[in-house]
Amino acid sequence: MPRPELSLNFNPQSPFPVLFKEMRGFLGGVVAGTLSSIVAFGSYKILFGEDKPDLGQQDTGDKQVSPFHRDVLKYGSPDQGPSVRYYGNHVLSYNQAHKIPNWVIEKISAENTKGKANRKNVKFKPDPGVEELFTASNSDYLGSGWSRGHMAPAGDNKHDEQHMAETFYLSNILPQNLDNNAGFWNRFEIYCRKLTEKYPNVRIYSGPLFIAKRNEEDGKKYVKYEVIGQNEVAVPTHLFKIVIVENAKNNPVAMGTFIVPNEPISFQHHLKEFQVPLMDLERRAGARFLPKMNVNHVQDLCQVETCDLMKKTEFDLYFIGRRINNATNLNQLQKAWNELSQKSLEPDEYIKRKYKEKYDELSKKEGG
DNA sequence: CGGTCACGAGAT
DNA sequence: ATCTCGTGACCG
Repeated sequence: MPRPELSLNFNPQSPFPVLFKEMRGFLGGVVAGTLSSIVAFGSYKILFGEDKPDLGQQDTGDKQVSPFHRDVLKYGSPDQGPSVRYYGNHVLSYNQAHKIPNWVIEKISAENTKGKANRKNVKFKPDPGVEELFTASNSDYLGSGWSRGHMAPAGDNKHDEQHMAETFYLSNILPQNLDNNAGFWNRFEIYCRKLTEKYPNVRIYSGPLFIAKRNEEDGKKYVKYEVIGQNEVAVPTHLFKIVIVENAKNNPVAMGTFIVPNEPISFQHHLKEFQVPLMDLERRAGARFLPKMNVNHVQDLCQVETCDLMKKTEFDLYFIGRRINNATNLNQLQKAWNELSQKSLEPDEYIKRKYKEKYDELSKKEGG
């Protein structure tokens, strides 16, 4: 399926300076743009310091609340629920109107990705911590044409079944294109997990975006998004991810920010195509994601690392390897093995060995 | 790894 | 009769 619009539909009049189109043609520009934003932001912090008055705190800080204000709020301030929600291995902000998260943060290490917690033992379900009035339900998603996409992935919680179960709460889920979810986004998540082999800590911020698109009829820009099910769960136009890798001293080494359309993305596309300066994401999301991070000396992730996701053959072999490993009878094992020739793939040594082991094990069981 | 869907048993 | 739940087949 072709992707009609790769760009975010920026145009020359756009207030946003960075264009995907430009970024693709302007190879060094990606890096330069990212770094200059980082440097600019860093300088800002240095020049003005952390003590600069924070407008975001005017309602909680030293400002006097007058009797007048108290009276205006006689029946209480509108309650949009907890601004931050805490789980075993992730933290998120939930949007009670959209019925999806605003952002989800995780910090993962190699240990998180190893373990026997299995997603087959866990079910998607409404977050018991979210008021029923504001929660999505499985029935909103089923038959909608959209899949239930994790923000904090199940695969980042192999070490703890309870933590994994919490990622299946619908507070951590949003409507995601199935192809995107199982394909490009999946490979992106696998790439993030792979980074834990090299860096002790990998921090990942994920969430939805609702990005405007220009209407050809009147030349105006509109945000258009579907809502699904009785609860009218909002379908984001794009997904974002910030990836930060840290060294053994727990200092940030490199960072990358990405905005990916919520649609199928073929193997031809490289993750770098979706990289944007952090501030572009922040402007769209309406949030400063790293207000306390010292961004000095933080490098571009795609320069320090490759940002190469799995290629198609590697990805296919990966599935087949898992299917061989998980086969519970000879029929399944043989089907998985046959996929190799169907897809003209050469089994690597690991797969050959696993196949033999499984074959012996299962034929002993079934043979008698 | 990421998912959906079909189907039958059991409860309502 | 209809819904919920667990299981297993299937797909990228």
